Amino acid sequence: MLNLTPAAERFILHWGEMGSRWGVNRTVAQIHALLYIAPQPLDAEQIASTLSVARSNVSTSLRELQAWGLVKVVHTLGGRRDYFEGIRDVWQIFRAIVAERFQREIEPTLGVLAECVTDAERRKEDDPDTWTRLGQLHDFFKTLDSWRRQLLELSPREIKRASTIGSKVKNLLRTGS
Amino acid sequence: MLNLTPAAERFILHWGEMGSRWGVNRTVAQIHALLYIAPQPLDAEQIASTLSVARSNVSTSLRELQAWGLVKVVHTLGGRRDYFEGIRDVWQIFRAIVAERFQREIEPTLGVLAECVTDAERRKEDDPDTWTRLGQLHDFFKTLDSWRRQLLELSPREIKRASTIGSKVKNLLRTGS
DNA sequence: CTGTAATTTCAGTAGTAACAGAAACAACAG
DNA sequence: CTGTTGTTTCTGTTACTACTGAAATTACAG
Repeated sequence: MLNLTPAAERFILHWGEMGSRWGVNRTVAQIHALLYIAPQPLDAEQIASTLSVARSNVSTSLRELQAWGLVKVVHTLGGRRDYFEGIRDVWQIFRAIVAERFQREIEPTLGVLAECVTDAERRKEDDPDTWTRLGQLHDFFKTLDSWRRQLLELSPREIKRASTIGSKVKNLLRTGS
Repeated sequence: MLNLTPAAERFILHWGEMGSRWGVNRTVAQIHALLYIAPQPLDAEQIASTLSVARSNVSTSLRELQAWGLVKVVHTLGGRRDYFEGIRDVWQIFRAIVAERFQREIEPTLGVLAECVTDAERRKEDDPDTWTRLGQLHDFFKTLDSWRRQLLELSPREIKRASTIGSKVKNLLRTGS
């Protein structure tokens, strides 16, 4: 069991809280927070005791974090214990989360909307509104998706640059093309 | 009780499903979906019977949707019943959601991180990592917040334009300034 | 003031997701 | 092959959030 500085503890608790508001399991988020600030990779047992959660809970949470690409396993030479290391680059974390959530949720939504639109079009004579509205929403999601694609295609270097431009974005939007 | 087209029903169910994955109450999301596609404003009773949920549940959900700025009340002349109308402009919906979630969640997070960073700095001699990492995360959230501010400052007209530029954004990021 | 239509609040219930602990499983050293 | 170390799976329990139905409240017409 590691003992956390007050700041670390506060951050971990808040991160867990945030997670649940965004549909992420609290423990998963807490483990992510812990591994993000941890000076070196931790094993499952350390994580469990530090956060006071069951070993088994840590195991499943770590699997999920690995699926999200937020945590990776490292080994010591000759040792068979798994150590877990959090991704440290905040932009990479951001990209990983955006990529996963889009794939898991936005993509299916695009599919459903596309089908609904086709379906609504067939009977648009007696219900023109549904068709129109679903179409607008579908277009919106397509735009969102194209933004996502552009964002994820950027290299880490470009992303870092982008994060410093800031107000230029607005200008671009104002001038149009 | 209105009867929904298959497309409408499917959309409402999916929207509710999506809501819960993003930390939004399923019923709230379903009502939002229903009011978004409804041809005209509906009263609470119609909503309750159409979605098969308790009248009281509809009442609290509608309050929440009004708080999010996604639904507004309309009245008929001389009638005392409340009718509810969903915002129809998808970009306005998007803006409303972004604005609310930032205010409710990102702003508090910024506050917590700022405090954690100050706190961690005081003991950075014995724990330099925590301080560094929290600082990077704080910077990230500040960037995110500046992006949000720029987005929300755009007029609806500008937003519509922005949604059509698409690939230009990438170019901008590539060229830097 | 009384009755009626409409909405909201509240307290108990139900349904769901997270969790702990035990048991099963895997990998490997000796 | 056996014991040890480590990880995962599974089942019952707990805690929490959403939800219902009833009671209270509000607004107003007559």
